[in-house]
Amino acid sequence: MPDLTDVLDHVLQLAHLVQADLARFEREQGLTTSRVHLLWVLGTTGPTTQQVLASALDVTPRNVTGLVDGLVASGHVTREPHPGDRRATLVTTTQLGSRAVHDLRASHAELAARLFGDVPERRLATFDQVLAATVQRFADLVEDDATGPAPS
Amino acid sequence: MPDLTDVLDHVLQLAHLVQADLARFEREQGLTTSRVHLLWVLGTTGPTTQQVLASALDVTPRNVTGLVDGLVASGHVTREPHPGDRRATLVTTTQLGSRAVHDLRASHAELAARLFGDVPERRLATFDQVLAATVQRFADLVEDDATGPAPS
DNA sequence: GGCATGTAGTGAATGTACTTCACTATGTGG
DNA sequence: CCACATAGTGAAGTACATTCACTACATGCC
Repeated sequence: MPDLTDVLDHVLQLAHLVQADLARFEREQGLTTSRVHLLWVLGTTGPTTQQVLASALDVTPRNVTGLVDGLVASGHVTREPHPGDRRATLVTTTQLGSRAVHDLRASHAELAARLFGDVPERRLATFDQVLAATVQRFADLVEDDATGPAPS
Repeated sequence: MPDLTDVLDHVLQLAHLVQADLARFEREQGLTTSRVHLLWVLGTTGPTTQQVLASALDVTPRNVTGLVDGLVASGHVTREPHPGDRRATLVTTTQLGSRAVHDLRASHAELAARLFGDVPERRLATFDQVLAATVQRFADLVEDDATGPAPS
């Protein structure tokens, strides 16, 4: 019977290591965590307004302006006019940006394979089920806290 | 047979949620992630020089100076003279700092209980074993990369 | 003792991420 | 047409983190 706190610590340790691996990728590409995050979202959604990006990244729109500035300077994205709304700009990946996203996906998949490739299938299935259930339970907890944290 | 990338994504999702919970704690205590991290280390090691803290946090000594400045200002730690080395200072938790560490530990344990308390013991054991083995494997990978990344 | 060399900590300058507040330009519903 | 909301940015400020230069102290060696 493993100590519950230890289990949580192991999750955090693993996350820390994965994050370190991501940092390695960032240095190689001359990017930063936040910019990679933005690029990643952009890669899954396609051209997007900065407002939508701000929601997706859970930061202020003002911050997105700065991140996009950096990515424009490094040649990973461009600001295109939004057809039908002259206030908005569509942040769009360049070829360089798309390749970075592609490489990131590949790096991510390779890491997953190196980490979990040798785990027996039944054990891995249990592992993922517990993990997914925990994420779900956590999301519910957050929901409850947001809805009624102190029902006196 | 779960997709390996999805498993890794679930790990990251959970880590993100846990981190969000930590952020809640920080706001309550008027602290920040980096300062909490330093306090946490200090809580497990006892009074420590800034050099040692820099190693433990994996940041530059100069950065530790700034973090300690902030924690001194907020009354969580003090700088005490090092007996036997007048260059060094022993960063020491105040009562306020110790209580913050204690609260953090409690919050951490409570979160672990809320997340994993209902998971059947056998499944949780498998979960933790896979987790621990993965962390171990990852550490070995990093070690290999550091030792000889390109054995031509 | 005296001197070379290394170590502990900090000042100065810089870069990134992030925030709030104020402002402009544009869209939209009465 | 006007009130109001929305998209983006300038200005100013905080926190984290870095490098480089510097001071104070420790230590080994002759």
